[in-house]
Amino acid sequence: MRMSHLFGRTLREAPGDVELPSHRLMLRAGMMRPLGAGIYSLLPLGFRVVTKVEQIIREELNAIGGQELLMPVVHPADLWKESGRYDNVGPEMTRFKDRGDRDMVLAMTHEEIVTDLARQEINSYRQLPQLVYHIQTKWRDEPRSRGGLIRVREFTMKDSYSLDRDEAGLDVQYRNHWGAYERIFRRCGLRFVVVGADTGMMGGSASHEFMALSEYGEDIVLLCPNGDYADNREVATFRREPASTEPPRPMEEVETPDTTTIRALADYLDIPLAKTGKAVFFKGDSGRFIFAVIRGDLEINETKLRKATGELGLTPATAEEIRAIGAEPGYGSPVGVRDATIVVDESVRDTPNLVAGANRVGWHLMNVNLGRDYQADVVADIAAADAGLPCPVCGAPLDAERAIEVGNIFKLGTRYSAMLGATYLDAEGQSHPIVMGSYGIGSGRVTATVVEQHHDDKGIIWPVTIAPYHVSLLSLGGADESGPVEAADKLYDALLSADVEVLYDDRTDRAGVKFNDADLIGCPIRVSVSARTLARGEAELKPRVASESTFVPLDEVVPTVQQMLAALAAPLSGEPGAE
RNA sequence: CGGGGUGUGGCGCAGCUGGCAGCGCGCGGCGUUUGGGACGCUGAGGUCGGAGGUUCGAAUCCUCUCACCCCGACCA
Repeated sequence: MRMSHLFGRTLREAPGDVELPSHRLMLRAGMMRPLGAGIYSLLPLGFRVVTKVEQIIREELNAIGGQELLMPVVHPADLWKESGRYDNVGPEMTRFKDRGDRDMVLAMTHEEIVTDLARQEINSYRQLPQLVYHIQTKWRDEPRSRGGLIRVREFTMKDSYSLDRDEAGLDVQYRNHWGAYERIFRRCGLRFVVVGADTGMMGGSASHEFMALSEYGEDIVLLCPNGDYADNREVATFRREPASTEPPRPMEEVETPDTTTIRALADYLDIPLAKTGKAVFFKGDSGRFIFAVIRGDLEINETKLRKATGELGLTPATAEEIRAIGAEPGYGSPVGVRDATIVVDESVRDTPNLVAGANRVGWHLMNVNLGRDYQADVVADIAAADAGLPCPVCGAPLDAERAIEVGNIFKLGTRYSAMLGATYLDAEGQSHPIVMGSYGIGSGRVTATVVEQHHDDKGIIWPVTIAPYHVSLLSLGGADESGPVEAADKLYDALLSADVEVLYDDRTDRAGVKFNDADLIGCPIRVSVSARTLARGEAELKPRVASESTFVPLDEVVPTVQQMLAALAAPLSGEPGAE
């Protein structure tokens, strides 16, 4: 590609309101442009990268038996009503009517469509297992998009769907995807961890997320330093201390002025946080008042609390709502409250004689004990894991890291096939629902995440596997010097003939402009020719990551570039430990 | 949805106590330059987000509205 004709140019300055490095650099490098909030066009350079990411995905999915197909981006709402998600999913799903007044939706995922196809195409156990996938547009009207391609409303996702006779078959496909995803992300040059995760709106029995570590990640993962454990914070647990055998002591009131926070209370009474009980109040979507109790040294995990209560959503309760059940904000405890669902964390069950609120301003209760002084509707793990808490496997202090979710895998089971009637007949003629899994990777998010992990102050540093071009070729010199242009033209043809992808900067700009743009765009190897190098019959070669150049005779440029590319590609083969 | 912020040429910004719409970069032309974002001359390019209002006069003041960004809530 000759840069003089490239559609989309580089920017010296990015729009002032962008925050993430990947967002800024991909805009400056002329790879994408915004159209609206969370909606982007990919320009030719960016599209080439995303296409390469998708091709890697395609190769690895095909290698585990995937068959590519294509499903629509507009769906009749009836299918979503059949699965129940038409009503369960909120406004992030866009609903509209066609000209015939039929309810339609924009695709945010394709479980319903695959299941509908399966019930038409699959009748017999002989046809299973199956693995289908597509790479298709998704629309999710998120309440808030942010960060360039990291979180968008319209995006392209590879979603694959496994169809099996039974759980054992699903296990195989789940493990196959796990391996394929590891190879995909390694080939893209991503550093990532795999963590256990919540199943969220997808439902199903198990889920893992592939998390690329990044300071701009929206998720927090908890990692055991010994590698014994890794989970998304939404579901992460930690090793609990054994229940205390301390005998219950009589409950008594104690005056505690100005102690509306647990910290202030512990300081005032000069006791550790772990000897206090903390009340946290929520209103559930069902209208119930959720009264959560946890030890003062721990925090509530709302995802766990939602699961423990069966509530789809929780919002913090107002002071009026808290007083209406007989509690007092800042001095709350479950002792004596009414009309509330009381959810107690295991820490409170296992720690006797806690200090808790007296439900009146300025007073607390000493020696509060579950079972004696109040009853729980639910006792469960509702505590948030955090850095420093002990690993549930080995007890070592956990690390907490920010991460970007670049892929995830779900065991759906029969949640969709049962509701939509996607069944097969076994060898005995018995009908069974197909056992399903679903697996997603956002190609644009992967691309942006690679930039987050691979850039410097000058620009992007693409892994060779997904770089828009392998080589930036620069002709340096004045318009009246024909030598560099002629030499560069020849090198351009020679490299193309050797199947090297070349972005040829044939513009008339000065050297500094070309160097800066080459660094910004981030192709792995830069080849320059100028009067200075030609005087020795040489070209200058410089890997994007290197600080020093090498000079090689013109007729050795092609083989040298090929060697350098091979060396850059070797660690990105997808094999474990290749990096 | 709550809180905060910003809308002025392609990009970055100034102008905002009302009085000719500006600067830098970029873009066209001419010339000089030519290895890390050159210089001179000369041009083109703007419904000042939109609507309504106040005023002799509005980018500037008032009202409404739209869009975008950030934090939070939310979220494969």
